[in-house]
Order: sequence, then structure tokens, then C-alpha cells
Amino acid sequence: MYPTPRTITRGIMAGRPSNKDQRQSEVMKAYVSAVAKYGLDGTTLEIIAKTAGLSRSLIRHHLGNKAEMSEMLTSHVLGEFDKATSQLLTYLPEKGGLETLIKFMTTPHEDSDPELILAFAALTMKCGNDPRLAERIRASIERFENTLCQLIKTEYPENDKESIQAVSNGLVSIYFNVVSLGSLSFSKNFYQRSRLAMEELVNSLKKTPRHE
Amino acid sequence: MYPTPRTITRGIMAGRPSNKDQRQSEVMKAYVSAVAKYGLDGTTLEIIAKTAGLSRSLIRHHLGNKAEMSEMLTSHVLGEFDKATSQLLTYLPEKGGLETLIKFMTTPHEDSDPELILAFAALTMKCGNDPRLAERIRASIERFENTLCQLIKTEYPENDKESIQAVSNGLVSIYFNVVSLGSLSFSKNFYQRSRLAMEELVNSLKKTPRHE
DNA sequence: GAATATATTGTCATAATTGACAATATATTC
DNA sequence: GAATATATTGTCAATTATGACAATATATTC
Repeated sequence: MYPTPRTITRGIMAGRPSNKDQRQSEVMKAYVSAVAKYGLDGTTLEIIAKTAGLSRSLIRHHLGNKAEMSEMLTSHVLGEFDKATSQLLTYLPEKGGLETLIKFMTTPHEDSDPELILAFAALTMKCGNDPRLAERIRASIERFENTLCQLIKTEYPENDKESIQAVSNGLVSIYFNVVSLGSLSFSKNFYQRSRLAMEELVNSLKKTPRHE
Repeated sequence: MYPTPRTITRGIMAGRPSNKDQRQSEVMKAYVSAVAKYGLDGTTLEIIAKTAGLSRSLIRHHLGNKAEMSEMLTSHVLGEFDKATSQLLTYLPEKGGLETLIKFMTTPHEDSDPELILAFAALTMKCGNDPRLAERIRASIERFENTLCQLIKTEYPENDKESIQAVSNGLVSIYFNVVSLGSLSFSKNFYQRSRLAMEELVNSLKKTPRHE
């Protein structure tokens, strides 16, 4: 039996220090990985635990039951996606602008970025009966598109809003497509075609004559 | 107990006529619907049965166990996708060409076409550990892209292969994106942007001067 | 109507997934 | 070292998904 009830706090801080925050981020990383591989429903607590190298019970202790974990995953994925979107605006101009971004978007990666997008996609396919989730995802995608619009506007200021939005939409679509089909092991030509498509989209905009 | 063994055939055709083929196509339709809604792993035999209006046991009788059903689903989805691709080549030119196709691809549908693409996408996300499946899907997508290349070549014959392939890749990407995000209930502007992006891609090609 | 082949329904055992919580271990304050 | 708060591990019951197959119903040939 339980020796003593342990809910009485005497106002003094004592006891083993909590590592809940660290564990949560560890588990979330594993969760995203697992969802990218096995899908939202295909991901069991057992799989998450194994991926994270922790026991299932421990995960339950730190993160709650599966419903609560799903909610956390949603917030985590959308949050990370938005964070990446914001960083675009901050770091991209000094890194080489659109050209660099296109190169990045059409290069096969093995780091965690694609996993995030795949988890994002998995969430997207799950909001048929969840209008609130749909609204959140829509908002994130629109933020992404709008951020791209700003970047495009910086390099191609002469163009009207509609054209820039169309190009932005095209770039985002091709990027999502590249990531989503990443596990199909396409040849380099596939990525080459995607990159060319992005470039042709951007080239459809009016170029500003450079100062000399 | 079973009254008599029933495996002895006397060479004469008798017995209740089989409706296995019809049942299979009914179940496959329900299966695709369910996968589009609940994902590949989220789709249980129970859900399929309910969607099809049949009992789970009956489905098992006609279609086998879940592994066998999954294999059938794969063949069915890829087959239907390829069939649609072939029909493009046959019917599109007489229906108005690329312009009509772009309009079709960027119009929100509620029929079974998006469900098929969503099931296709669900399959795609499941081939991380299944190189053979990946190969089949890749082949289907490349057939789709190549078919589109032929159609583009017909209307824009002056362009080199690379440009046409890039445009084709872009159109396919945007189309997949539109369908995949279909459940997010985007505003009409979203579809408008996607359509404009497709049009700008096509307009990036050299136009052949028309005969007068 | 008898024999037969298939459709359809129903039932049961097993495995997988999960939720709840008991039990133990560890780090901290005093 | 005592008290305490948390981490970590372990166990068990409930639910669900599934496979197997028995039992019944129906349509066909003769």
C-alpha cells in the first residue's frame, strides 16, 4: 500500500527536481518522428516510448493520456511550423534571399524539418470532423504564404498583390509536395524539376532593374 | 456442427450465384472513402463495414483478412489513378485542353475524385519501409507527370523537354496540394491563387503564334 | 423437392492498445 | 538522517480490433 499521502505541501521547496519540461520536449520530438513514419493513428504509445527510449508508463506520467498528448502534439507541430515561418522573415534576406530558399526547399533533407512537415500533413488529413483544428492549420498555412509574399515583395516590389500571392501559393505547394513525396526516393531529376518549376514561377514576376 | 463437407464438386454448376465482384467493388469504394477520412491505420474493418452498410464478417468472407484487403486497396487506388491518367490523354484535348484541366484541378469537388487522391496520399505516407510500394507509387506519379507533359507539348510544342517537365511537375504539385488541403475549407481566394499559379506556370512557356 | 454452392449472420478466442494506479527509486531541503 | 516531492518502473483490468469458423439463409441445377 501507499505509505503516506503525499499531497500535503508545507510551503517549503523540497523533493526531487522536476525534469518534466525536458522530458516533454524529448517525447514530443519522438512523437513527431513516429507520426511522420507511422501516421497519426498508427502511432501507439508503445512506439513513442520506444522511439524516445523511455517506458510507456513514464510517458503517461509526464504527458498524460493519449488524448492529452494528441492535443500537445498539435500545438507543438503548429507552433514549430509558425516558428520556422517567423525565422524565414528574420534570417532569409541575409542568407541570400529567394534563390537560397528555393534551393533549400528542393533539396532532400534527412533532418527533422521534413518530419515536422509530414506530421503537419498528418494533422491536416485528420480535421475532416474538427473545424477548430482545420481553422488553426489554415491559419498557419496562410501565415506561411503571407510571409513568403513579403519576401517576394522585397525582391520583386513592382508586382501586384495577386501575382505575388499566386507565386507564393505555387512555391508552398511545390514545397509541400517535395516533402510529402520524400519517402518515395525519387531521382535527382524530380527535385531538379521541382526547383525549375519554382524558378519559373518566380521568373514570371516583373524584375526590377538593378542599380549600377 | 456442419452437416456435410461441401468441398466436393461434381462438375455440375449449381448453387447460389456469386456476387463477389460486385461486393468487392462496393467495399473498395467504402474503403477508399474511409481511408480518405480516417487514414490508413485509422480505418478499421468495423468502419469499412459500417460505411459499406455490410457486416464485418461478410466483408471478411468476400475480401479476406485485413492484410489482403490492404493489398487490394493499394491495387485499386493505383489502378484508378492510372485509369484517370489515361483518360486525361483521351478526353482532354476535345474538352478544351489545358485551360479546362486547370479549371478542373482548382475547383473544389465533393465527388469521389478527391477521396481517391487522399487515399493515394495516405498510401504514399506508408511506404517508408516498403520500397516496392514506393516504386509503384512513384511510377504512377511519373506516368501522371509524363501524360501532362504530352498534353503540354501539344499546346506548346516549341519548348524544350526540361521546361515542359518543370511546368508539369508544378501543375501536379499544386493539384495535389489543393486536394490534400481540401478538408481545410479554404476560401475561394485560395483556389483562385492556385489557379493563377498554374496559369503563370503555363504562361512561362513560349507560345506558338496561331495560324490566321 | 434434393443437392449444392454461395451469401449472410453470429459467436468466440486472442492479441493489441490503453488507462489507472501501486510500488520503488532518487534527489532535494532541513 | 528525516521528510518530501518527483521520477521511474511494474502490474492489472477494460476496451478494441481482429481472425477463425460455426450456423443459417438463399438461389441455382437437376
